[in-house]
Amino acid sequence: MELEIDPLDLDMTLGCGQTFRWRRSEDGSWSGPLGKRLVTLKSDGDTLAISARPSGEGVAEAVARHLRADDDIDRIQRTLSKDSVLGQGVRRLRGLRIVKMDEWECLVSFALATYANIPRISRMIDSLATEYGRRIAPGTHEFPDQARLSKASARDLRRLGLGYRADYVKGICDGLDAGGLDRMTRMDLARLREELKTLPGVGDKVADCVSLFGFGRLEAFPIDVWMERALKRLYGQEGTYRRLREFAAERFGPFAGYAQEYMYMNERGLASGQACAFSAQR
DNA sequence: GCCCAGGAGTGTG
DNA sequence: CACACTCATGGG
Repeated sequence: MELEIDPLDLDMTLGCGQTFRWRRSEDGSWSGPLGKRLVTLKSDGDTLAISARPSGEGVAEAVARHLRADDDIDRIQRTLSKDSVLGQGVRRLRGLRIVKMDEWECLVSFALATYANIPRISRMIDSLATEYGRRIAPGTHEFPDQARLSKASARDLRRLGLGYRADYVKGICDGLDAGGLDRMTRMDLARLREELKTLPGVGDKVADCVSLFGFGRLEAFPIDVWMERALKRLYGQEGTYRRLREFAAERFGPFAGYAQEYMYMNERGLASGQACAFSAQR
């Protein structure tokens, strides 16, 4: 089956550390678990070819939701390109889309992401899925829901190589009551962040990642070590998390999340083309 | 061996 | 508030 999502660059969108379970094949297609299916995506011009195992209803809709097909990228780019630093540099990243993950999977994934690199985060999540998630296709397991993951003790989780993050995952399973995440979907960003931060392993940065990639709050602006570098290099901004977040909110407004992802890609040099598309403010 | 990684928690000034 | 220290572990 096919879907029209334009613009879309799968390499940028699925390979940049927003989400951790998609894998790229030699032919440029991407495969990963989405819901209870193993989905494979391949871009062909302006259309996206989709296959799924097992096949079934609603796959295209799930893909469209995951890739935020309804985001008006041109409008977002026009808005952000008014920024004197981002300017026309954002065009090169036009195909990068913010992903919409399942809230639970996103929460646990980014609690695991503390002080680890992306390949290792992927491995930890795969280990969790293999050990506690339902098998949905050969070699692929669903991300375990809260009930299934709650069966794991902190020691079990440490044996999977999670390190001290094992206590975070255990604490989240124990500390999040049923319906907790559902209630959070109706909160404004400030309250959502505070609510998420009551959970172990969730501080400022993880709360912002979960708000952005899990709850779809495009105004959230996660700041990791790469973003600290970018903000200092491009805008001369440094200081506490709070100070930097307030700077970003003021400067980028409702699409701060996209601005963040553009700057993150740019800082890491993960986009094709020249290393730096943005010009530092002087 | 050394340095770093999509940081958080805790204690101290 | 802001800072300093600790927390495990794999990869370059």
